Amino acid sequence: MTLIKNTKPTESELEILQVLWNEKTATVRTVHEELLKTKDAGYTTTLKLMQIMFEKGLVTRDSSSKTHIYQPAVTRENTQQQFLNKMINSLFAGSSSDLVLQALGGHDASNEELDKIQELINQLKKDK
Amino acid sequence: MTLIKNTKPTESELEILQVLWNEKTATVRTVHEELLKTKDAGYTTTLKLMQIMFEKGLVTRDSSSKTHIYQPAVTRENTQQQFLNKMINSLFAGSSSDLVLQALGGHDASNEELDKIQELINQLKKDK
DNA sequence: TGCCATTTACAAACTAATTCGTACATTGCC
DNA sequence: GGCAATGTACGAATTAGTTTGTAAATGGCA
Repeated sequence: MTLIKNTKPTESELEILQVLWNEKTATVRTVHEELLKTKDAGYTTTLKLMQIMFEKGLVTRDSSSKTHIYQPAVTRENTQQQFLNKMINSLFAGSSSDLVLQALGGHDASNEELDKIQELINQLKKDK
Repeated sequence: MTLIKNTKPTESELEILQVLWNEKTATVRTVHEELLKTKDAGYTTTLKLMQIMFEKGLVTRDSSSKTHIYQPAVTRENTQQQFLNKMINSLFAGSSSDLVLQALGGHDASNEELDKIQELINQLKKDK
């Protein structure tokens, strides 16, 4: 049984987690540089956020050298599921399939993607 | 072309919208009573929130009589899509099908629901 | 009409999240 | 050692969201 972190990341924290998930490991500077591509904020802002995330247990860090090296402490999948569940409850009256329908309908998906989904559905049906 | 409200409702505002979407029309008292079932808050809190939502344009209201009557000014579908898009971008690297896969995998869906989804997929494929 | 229930309006306190200035620590290099 | 560059820590200001107290307005009804 896996322990699931139930600390819900905030908006800004999610942006940072994105970077960490992609890079696996990163310094404040790396993260900050990456964030600058899409938003603008001061270096200390990013630093402070990452410090807060450390206190919350959203990331871990190696502080043995001057420049700390951060890692995500929560997985992308768990976090996705956490947000999905919240959204399903707060916006889709608890129906995950309503969410799926809306997501498929409102966005464009390639045939390949549709195939993957279909495959999963078949699998799920079989498992019943 | 439909005008889409891009005011993003907050957490509490979503709860109120839920009630309004279900009831089509409601007074502050109705909404408040409904909210009491799942959380507890004072009457004026609900009132204040609905006033703010009015200012933001999230709801409209008929104030011709003493007791104002509120209506949602945004649709459930638009709001769902808005949140879905944000989530797809911020948490699924832009891939809607990743979201769908995660949603289907992490939650339980009935056969009936799975059928509905499959049907939509077939439809989407046909349309290509 | 005058009173009571209910409702709205408004101001302000409080909490959470974000942002930034400044001071202190560490490292590399002359 | 001393200086410059880069990093961390910390405190505090700012902003957004939520909550509540209080006063004023409204409408029904004895």
